[in-house]
Amino acid sequence: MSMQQRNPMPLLRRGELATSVGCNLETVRYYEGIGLLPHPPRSQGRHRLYDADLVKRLRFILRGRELGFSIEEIRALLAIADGAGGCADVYALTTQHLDVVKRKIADLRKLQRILSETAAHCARDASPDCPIIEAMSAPPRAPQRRH
Amino acid sequence: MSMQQRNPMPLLRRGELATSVGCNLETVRYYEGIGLLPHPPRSQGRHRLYDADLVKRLRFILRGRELGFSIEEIRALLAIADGAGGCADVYALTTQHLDVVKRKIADLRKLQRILSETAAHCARDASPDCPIIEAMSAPPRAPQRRH
DNA sequence: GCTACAATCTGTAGAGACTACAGGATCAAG
DNA sequence: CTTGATCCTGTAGTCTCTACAGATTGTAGC
Repeated sequence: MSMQQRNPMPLLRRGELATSVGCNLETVRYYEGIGLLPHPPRSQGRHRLYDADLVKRLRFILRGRELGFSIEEIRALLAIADGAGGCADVYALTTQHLDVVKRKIADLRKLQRILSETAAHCARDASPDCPIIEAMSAPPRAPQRRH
Repeated sequence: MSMQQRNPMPLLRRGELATSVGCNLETVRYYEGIGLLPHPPRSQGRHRLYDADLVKRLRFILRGRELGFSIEEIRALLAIADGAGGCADVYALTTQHLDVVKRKIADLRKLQRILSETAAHCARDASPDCPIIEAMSAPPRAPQRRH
């Protein structure tokens, strides 16, 4: 008796994959083109067929993008996950990303506070003089960093 | 006695402005072109001259971009800050973006935890089998949202 | 098996937000 | 007043997708 399931997930086509992960149809082909997704197996008529691993990989990419990682950063993370490079690399890259993530969280928290205060203020009185520009245009105290 | 300072900030040129806020030289012109920054006064020789208000406005735009606002969202925020539209608009826009910001913070916190755990794990043993893909490729429980 | 319509194929073009370059004018330090 | 840095304008390129066009394939119903 084979260990393989009778229904091991029926191999998705490109449209099904896109729908199931919630991205645009063409994005899948784009990621394949730039080498983030491997060339998948094809049907007789050259239609791409995706298995569960590819679904997982695509979800990882999309999630990373949503969280503000660049394509190249994701490429690096994937390379690590694919086993290229040892634990030292993993440690370096993850802690490095961790710093970026921490900074973003701090920035967003600050923005959250500003937005809450602005909303509260604006809900109360009718002044057209909103504090948002003042609050958000403060010069950063840390050295400039551009992505 | 005038309230104006004798040295009210010496009017920056484009390069000085860009350096002082930490953005690219051409970005300033780009924002002027799409109407986020007003046409500044010029010198006799048509060189742009920026005062403190413009610096503040540009910093606001850049900060907004860093935090994930689109150009059009920033345009709306600036319009509000410029006094076009009432407090109802401010309230709507800010609370709306507050939701986005909250979700981003939550996502980033989760990623932070994953990255910390990965780093800790990888620092200890030499296994090339890192948990990062598994952790980050989990299907989202919330309905899909693409920007 | 045949028909019809959806889905996929390829290549290319467009959008959004910048960023770089070329050829010339201007500014300011010496 | 010279000279090298900075700025001018316009245009073209980059990055990350997204859309379209025309041809091919997949599949459900007859």
